[in-house]
Amino acid sequence: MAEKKHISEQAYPFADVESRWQLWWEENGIYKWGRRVPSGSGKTPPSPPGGPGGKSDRPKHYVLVMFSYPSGDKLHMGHWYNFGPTDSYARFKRMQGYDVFEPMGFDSFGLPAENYAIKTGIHPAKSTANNIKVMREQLKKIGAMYDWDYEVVTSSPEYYKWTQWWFLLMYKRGLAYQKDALVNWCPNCQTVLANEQVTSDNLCERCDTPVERRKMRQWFFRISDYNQRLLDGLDTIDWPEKTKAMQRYWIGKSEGTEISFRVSQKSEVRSQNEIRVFTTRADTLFGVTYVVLAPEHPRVKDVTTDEQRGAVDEYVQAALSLSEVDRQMEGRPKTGVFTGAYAIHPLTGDSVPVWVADYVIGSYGTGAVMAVPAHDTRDFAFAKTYSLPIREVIGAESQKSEARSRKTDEAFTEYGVMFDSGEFSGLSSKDGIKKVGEKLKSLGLGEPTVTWHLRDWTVSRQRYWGAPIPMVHCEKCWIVPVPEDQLPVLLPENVEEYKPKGKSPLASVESFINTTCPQCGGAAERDPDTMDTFVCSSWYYLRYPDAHLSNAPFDREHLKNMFPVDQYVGGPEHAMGHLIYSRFFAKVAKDEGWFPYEEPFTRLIHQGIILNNGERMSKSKGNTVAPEPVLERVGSDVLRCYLMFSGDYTQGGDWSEGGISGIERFVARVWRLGMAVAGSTEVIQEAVPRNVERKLHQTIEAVGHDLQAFSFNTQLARLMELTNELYGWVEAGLKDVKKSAARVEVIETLVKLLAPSAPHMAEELWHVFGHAGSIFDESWPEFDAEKAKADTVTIAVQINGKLRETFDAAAGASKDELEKQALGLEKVKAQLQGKQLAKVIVVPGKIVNLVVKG
RNA sequence: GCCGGGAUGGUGAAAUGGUAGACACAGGGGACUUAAAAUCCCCAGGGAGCAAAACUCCCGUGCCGGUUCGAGUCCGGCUCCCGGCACCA
Repeated sequence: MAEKKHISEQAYPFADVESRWQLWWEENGIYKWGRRVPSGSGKTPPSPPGGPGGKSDRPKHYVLVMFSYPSGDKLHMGHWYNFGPTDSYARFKRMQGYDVFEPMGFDSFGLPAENYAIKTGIHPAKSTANNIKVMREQLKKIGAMYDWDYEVVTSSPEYYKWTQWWFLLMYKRGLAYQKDALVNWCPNCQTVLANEQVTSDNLCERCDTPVERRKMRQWFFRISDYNQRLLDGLDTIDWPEKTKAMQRYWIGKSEGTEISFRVSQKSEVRSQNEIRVFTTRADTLFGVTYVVLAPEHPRVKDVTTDEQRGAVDEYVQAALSLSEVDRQMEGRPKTGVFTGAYAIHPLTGDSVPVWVADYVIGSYGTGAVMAVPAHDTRDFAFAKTYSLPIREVIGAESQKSEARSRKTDEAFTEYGVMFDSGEFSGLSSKDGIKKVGEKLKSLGLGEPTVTWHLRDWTVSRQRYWGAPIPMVHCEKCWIVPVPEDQLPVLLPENVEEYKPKGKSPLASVESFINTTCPQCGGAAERDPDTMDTFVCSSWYYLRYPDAHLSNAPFDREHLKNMFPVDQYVGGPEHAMGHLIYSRFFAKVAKDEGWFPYEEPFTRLIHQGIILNNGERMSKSKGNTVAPEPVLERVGSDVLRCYLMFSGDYTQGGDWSEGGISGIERFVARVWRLGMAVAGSTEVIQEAVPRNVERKLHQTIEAVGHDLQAFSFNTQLARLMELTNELYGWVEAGLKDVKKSAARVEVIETLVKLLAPSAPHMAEELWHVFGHAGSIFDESWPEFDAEKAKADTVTIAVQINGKLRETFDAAAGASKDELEKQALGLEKVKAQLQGKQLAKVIVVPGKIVNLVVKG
């Protein structure tokens, strides 16, 4: 055997170090939540966990990362990018003195396992359990602080029992109700499809058959009851503006006027003699030339005249059979049919025709609109198609009333000034909206109304692999909730046909479906549907602190102590669904008295997306990048740091291994530095040189600030700078390194600063320096502003804004001193030759700018 | 169409209105080595002048304007790329 290489040439043995510390952390329960006891209490930490809320004197900090679906695909780089840096943040908070709770779990109900089962015949419960096992092992290799005692698996009966409890809670509070809704139906597969199984061309993902729409009785959650609170809450949370904007748009509050149009005598009128429309532009009322009903509007039938009935029926049927995708397809020509009826304009008394057209959405507003072709692009297009009159009533503010251009090629949709509008002519749009509304109100023909875009949430799924809806249908008692003490309603495992054949797979499992009515005891049937997996994920964060509590979904005290989540990290793709549903659930829990907060997630960060050659990684494209090969080559710390170093965390970017060797070098460089100093037998006495001390404290400040801001890349850059500085101090070749108390202290500080980013290596060096406990029980280095201050600064001298020279000055130098010094420079003198100095701007510590004329 | 975000060296990227390109990768040079690898140190936006270097000057953050002593950064108007939403009356 060759002699052992000198430390300056040794490779960093990451594999040995990482497996060793992962084992040590686990054996010593370092990351068991609540194990930490008040410092100085003399008590030994309880093990395993001290329990939720842990009797800790430290403030709690709940770091939550979006759990993922255990697919057979395993974790790819994207997951690592999400989990690794977030764990670094959690470690940073821990070292800052917080009692950090960082749980992990699996969102394990849903389509992928079911599709897999259909393909392979392997039962979803089996494949899911298997995938979870594989993923858990993968997750452990990240070396994160997850406390697996708090793992949550949404497909386990212990969990979905409480998902069902939530359903009952919604029902009890009047927030769960049934109504008919349209589902996607593939006539070839004879199956119900989820939206994501329908292609953008409205074809079945599997067999390319055009997808139809079918009516089915479905359960809904009345999220619309919470629209105002969901909107208001956005102003109180630290979330990306983009995400808040998306939610605001999605909630879609729209203030306008509901206006009543009486249907005229010309039509055969039965009961209610009016059509109500919603508009945000009451100022355009005098421009109405027709009224449009959505095909699903309830008044279509009784308003239609006999002559038009055939055409209208045909049109309505055709429109309703179209899928939502088709009907809302971009650039689709506007179509419609005249009903034969006429509506009376509420202010002018004119008759205008009533049409049916599918460009009006039945579920928005009143399902009917007053058409103003002159001032609405859609109405304009429709009027052009069917040669309906176009009546202008709004002019641009800049235009004089006599000289309005009568443009006929497009609608004028902006606010302006009203004209040809009776008593309202001359008013601005803004005033007009108000005045017209008031007038209508006084006539009993209209009133101010608020409409919302947010619709109630369909939670029924005609699917097997989900939480059964805990409801029973009894002929006598109708719909009866399963009593809470009979939960969970177990998902039967003896199912062979997972595919829904026009109804839920569970409908044909007799042992499941047939039951007795909890109310009358007679024969009854269970609801055959399962819940949307978004229901499962809407409350998992509430479950974590009480992951294994068996007599309740969670503990009130724990919710109070552990919430809100201080930091939530996950992909931007959940901006709409999951993140709005979760907020809704939290508000319901609050109203029920369980949860004392209005918002569940105080701060949210979206990690960017890691692309592969510019494309999103996905199973279907087969372009996911597996972390394992990289992991084996460079180790977990290097991979984690590399992901952090590659750019802005919220920006993401293309995966490439291009710069990974830079991180390998850096981590090894710190390791060698530590090893060399720790292992040196030549001990000297010295003070920390001023340049090192300054750099050290500048780094402490920058790293702390950057970690807090999730600026992982710059944080690492600062640590590299510090390391480079230290190499200059201790003897760059590391051949003849001496040891000193000063060196040990500085390097230990560097190691602490690097610990969140390279936890294994840091723990290794910490112990090499002779410490017995975990570095993650150490506190974050303290920043000393005095020590960080520069003694001298480089001042830039600009002439007319252009850099001409630099000079060094004392850090505290005054404006006058700097000006004097700058003007004394040879080069500056030369530049000023024969010119007139007009003005001098001095920014202490930065620049001197000489403004020169001539 | 609407709402976000972005565009900076060969590459990934930094930069509270104050020296653009920190920190890295790839590249070049040097030290160590019989040699290579590894390690360590140094150079490095583009261009012009000079035999060469020091040095000096010019140009430079997608495009066009503006504000300012000073703009990658602020304002107005565009172009392209990425993400999301879309007949919301």
